[in-house]
Amino acid sequence: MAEVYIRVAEEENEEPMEIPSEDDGTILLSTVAAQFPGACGLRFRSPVSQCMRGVRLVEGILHAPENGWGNNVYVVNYPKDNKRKMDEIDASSAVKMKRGDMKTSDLIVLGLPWKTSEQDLKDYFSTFGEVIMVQIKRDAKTGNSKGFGFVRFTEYDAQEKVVTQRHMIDGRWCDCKLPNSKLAHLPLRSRKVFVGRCTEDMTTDDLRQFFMQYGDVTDVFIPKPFRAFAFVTFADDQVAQSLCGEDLIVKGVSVHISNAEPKHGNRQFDRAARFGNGFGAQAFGSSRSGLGSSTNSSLANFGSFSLNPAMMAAAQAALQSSWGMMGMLASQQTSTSGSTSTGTSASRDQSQTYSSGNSNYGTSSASLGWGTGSNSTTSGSGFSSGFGSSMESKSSGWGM
DNA sequence: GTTGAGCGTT
Repeated sequence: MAEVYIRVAEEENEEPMEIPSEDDGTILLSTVAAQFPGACGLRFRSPVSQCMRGVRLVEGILHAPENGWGNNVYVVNYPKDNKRKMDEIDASSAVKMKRGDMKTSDLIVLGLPWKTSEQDLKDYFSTFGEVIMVQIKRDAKTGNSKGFGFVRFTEYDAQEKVVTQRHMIDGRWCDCKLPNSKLAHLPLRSRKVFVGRCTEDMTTDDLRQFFMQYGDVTDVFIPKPFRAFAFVTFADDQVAQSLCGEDLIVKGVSVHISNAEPKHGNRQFDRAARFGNGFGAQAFGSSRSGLGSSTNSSLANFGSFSLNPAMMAAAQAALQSSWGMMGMLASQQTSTSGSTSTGTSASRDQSQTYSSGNSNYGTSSASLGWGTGSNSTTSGSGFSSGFGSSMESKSSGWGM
């Protein structure tokens, strides 16, 4: 492996610094410490589990995760303040080695055939590991399946496997993902781009193949029937953002890339509006450098506003939910798109019908996993870029 | 023909 640069930051949403690897692809802790004195390790957010993961460290050498360093932003670990006694730390970290980021959660299963039963679900998913819960959501009156359900595994490994692939269940392709309720607190940023001027012969595979050259693609969505546009979601928001504004040639056709706008009726944003979700938690809770000292923090650019958490949350919520505050930003320019992806799409090609004959769906999505919560902060001068990037990087959701 | 489906009654 040749020398590469990986992005490292003190906090998830701060400006990353590029750090060189060694020729063998490892990174020396000393290299990290040269830029971040006191550093004792690195962590990053797993694109799959959305949990923070530690980077393997052996004798001062940091080893790349399974699929390479990728475009993740790695966050510096510092020795913990000793609020606990060493033996307590040892005990709990020993437990965490096994369980820490490994707790399973309910997974939503989308696209189920109407006829699939709880038992069918359990039978299917048991091939991945021990299933401790299955549910199918049904209409209270009729008992008809709503076409989705939930599953939970005992082992995290099973969960991880399940969310990274599609599932053929009773003749239909289904997707398993972390449900929105589990994603509410995660950082949001635009990993998704809008691809305009698509032609009808462009398939999801075509688009995936094409966009792979820029970074890991976690989702491609093509509306059906044909509408001449598509959405492509990357694992890394920076990749997505870097393409915005470009005209790219796909299958000989010039397509236009722009920010994906938030989907209409996004409940998660309502939630953000009510609870100040995401923004407050991240902006005010976790920053090591803190408001005042953070030079790169997008918050610093809020100088002209009062730094009032409630206001910030409200502003963000307004932005997220409807772009209602775009006006106040109009003169500042654009950067932004509060979107995000949940990964997913494909098409529900077979329609299904209740025996009662009452419904069928045209399309559905299928998707592989999620984009990373990778990080980044656009540095920028002035209000708009600060505002835009902070909005983008702090909001929660799956949105789009 | 340039903005996408669906997220958990208790």
